[in-house]
This record gives sequence, C-alpha cells and structure tokens, in this order.
Amino acid sequence: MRGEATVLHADLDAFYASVEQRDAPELRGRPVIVGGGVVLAASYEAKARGVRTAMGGRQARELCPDAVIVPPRMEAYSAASKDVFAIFRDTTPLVEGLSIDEAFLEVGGLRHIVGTPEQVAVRLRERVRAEVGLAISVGVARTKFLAKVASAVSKPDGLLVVEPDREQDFLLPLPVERLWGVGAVTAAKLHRFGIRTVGELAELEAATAERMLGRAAGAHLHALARLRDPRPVETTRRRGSIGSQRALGRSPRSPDELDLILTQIVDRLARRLRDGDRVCRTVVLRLRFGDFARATRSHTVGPATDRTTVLLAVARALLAASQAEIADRGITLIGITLSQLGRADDIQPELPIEWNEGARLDMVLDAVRDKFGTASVARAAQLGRDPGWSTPLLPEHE
DNA sequence: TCTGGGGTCCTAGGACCC
DNA sequence: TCTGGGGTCCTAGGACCC
Repeated sequence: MRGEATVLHADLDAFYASVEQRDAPELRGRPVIVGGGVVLAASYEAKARGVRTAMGGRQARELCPDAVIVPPRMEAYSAASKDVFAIFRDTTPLVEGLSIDEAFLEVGGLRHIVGTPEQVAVRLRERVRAEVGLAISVGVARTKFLAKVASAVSKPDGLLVVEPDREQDFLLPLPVERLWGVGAVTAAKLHRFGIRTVGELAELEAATAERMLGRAAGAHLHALARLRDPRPVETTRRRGSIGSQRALGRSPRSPDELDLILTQIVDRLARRLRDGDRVCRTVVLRLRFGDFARATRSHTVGPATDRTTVLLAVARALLAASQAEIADRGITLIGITLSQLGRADDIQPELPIEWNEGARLDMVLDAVRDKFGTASVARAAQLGRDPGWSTPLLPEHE
C-alpha cells in the first residue's frame, strides 16, 4: 500500500501574459510578450512560434514579428496572485506557495467533507476561472514531485490525476529534463552516460547516480526517479533571503553612479526587511562584469540588524573592495542579497536603541575596516556618521 | 546573439573551537 | 615539536527554478 493521490500542484498558465490578456481584450488570441530586453513571459500564441521565457527581446521579435510586446505590470500580477492564493486557502489551510503563480495543496482531509482530490481540483479550476479570470492547470498525485510533473504535462488549462498504480507508466518514459532539479548542466551530464529517460536513471544503483551527479543531487534525483519523494506539503516555510538587483547594460558607470544605485537597492531592501519584521546577518554583493562573468562578495555582521545605515555601510565596503576589479573589467549588473534572515522579535536590544545603533555601526565598521582596509571603508564610515546623507534616499513611500 | 529579477539548495575550503 | 578528529561558521561559487 502506497498511499493515495492527495497532493495538488496548481500552476497558473503563462501567468504574466494571461493577466495582460485578461485586462486588455484586444490582446486575446494574439501573441503577447511581457518584457523588454528579455522575455519575462509569453502567451501560448507566442510560445507556439518558439518564443521562450528568458529569451532575448530581439530574437523573440524575429521569431514572432506580430507579437504585442507589453512592459511588465508587477502590481497587477501581484494582485492577481493574492486573489488566486485566497482561493487556495479557502480550499484548504494546507497550502505551500512555491512562487507568485504556483502552490501545493494537501487535500486528503477533504474527502468526506468536500469530495475526492479530483473533485476538489475541478472545483478549484472553476473558481479561479470564474473569480479571477485566469486559466490554471492542476496536477494531482501521491507526492509533490509527481503532482508538479502532472500539472506541467496537463498544460495548458489542464487537469491530470496520476493514480498510484499508474505512476511508473506515467513517469518512466519521460525525458530526464522533466525531473524537478535537472537543468541544462545535469541533463548534459546524464546524456554523456547515455541516460535520457527517467526510467534509465531509475535502473541505476543509487551510488552510481551519486558518482555521476554528486552526493546530494544524485541521491535526490535517483529517489525521484524511483518514485520516492517524502517531502510533505509545508505551510510554515519562511523566506531565507531577500534580494534586489539591477542590470546596467554595457555603458561604463562612474563610482558615484554605482554608489547611488547601490544606495537605492539597499534602502528598498532594508525597508522590505522592516516591513516584514525581519532582520538579517549577511550582506551579499552580487556583480556581473563586462564579460558577463558573475561574482559575489559577502560579509556577515555579528548581531542581526534591520538598520539601513549598517546594511549600507557593509554594502559600500564590499563595493569599494571590488572597485578596482570593476574599473578593470566593466560592470553590467549590481545587486544585493540579504540572507540569514531572522525574526525581528528574536533580537533583544540589551541597550537603549540610540546607543545600541551607534555602537553597532562602530562595531560593523571596525570589522569591515579590518577586513577590507581603511581606504575602502572611508566613504562608508563617513556616510554612516554624516547626519545628512551624501546621496539622496528614496522617499519613504516609494 | 544577447543575455531580467526574484529566489532555493549544495559544495568545498579555511578558520576556529573543543 | 608534531599530530588527531569532529563540529560549526563564514565565504565564494554553481546549478536550478519560476
């Protein structure tokens, strides 16, 4: 006995593009591309012409010259997502959001009250269509992984139930790329060993897969191929990091320009941090150079913080430490990730807040100075102490 | 040819402590 | 003077997902 198919994976179809077609009737039935420099989302009419997410804008226009290209409206997508998630939570409290447009729902407990998982899925699709005006595909299976594959196979606007006794017939013939966690690099590795289908991976010994792909990835993917996925639907997961980045194009940027962009990014992130009652311990500077090679530089502060001054001082020191390399190689992207997030209420300020904040800033600056050298931190230190900011912060309501 | 923006998880080496 | 093993944290990089 293996258990029953009680996990739903619900996934909105071509989400951003579908919201645009919903809100602008003249776009319906036409190829729609959301994005500019790159494709953020493509409607099914555009996908049929070969347009794919993350494709360069120029290539997309060549493939589909009659496409309507619309700039992204993140607020509209965010609002639509909230509406759909409200329906998820009205269906069952056991909802695990995966991204803005997909979630797992555990509906096993609803059988005697509402109906079978398939009936719940049918009803869910009807409600999203009627109340939000969007198509959503749903996969139903015994595990999260199988439900996710099922929803993908069912697209567009589909519903697919994988009954436990049909799992092998469903999964084993699929190409390894269908496994959740197999991208271009892993697929190429497997292909070199002559493995192209999930079934061929399942036939290996686990140890063989681990030698091919590394311990964790090998064991994980091998287990998925053998239909083992013990992960439960988790409703209490919290974000472990938040980040923001900006692509800069190829034109050269002065240190002052970079500093302003960095300040805006940190200011926005620090506000998001405080709005969520979170604190962080690690600041990661993310860079992409002129040749599009990527690098990260990070620093961890002792006590967790949500103070803009502290975070900005660290970010500036990290940037200053990379300034020579940036001048040398050029820069095409800059970003900050705040990680090691915790809850703000877990921090007990042992000292009055004003004193505490100044002392913390001094501590952080001392540590950063030790690590990166005096010169590189001069600006950060000056900014931290200066009552008037040397670069304007964004207004609070931005 | 031209490459966005938001995340997660894993690996590996070095520092440090016991 | 030389030599241990284990555990945790930090840093940097890489693969992957939507």
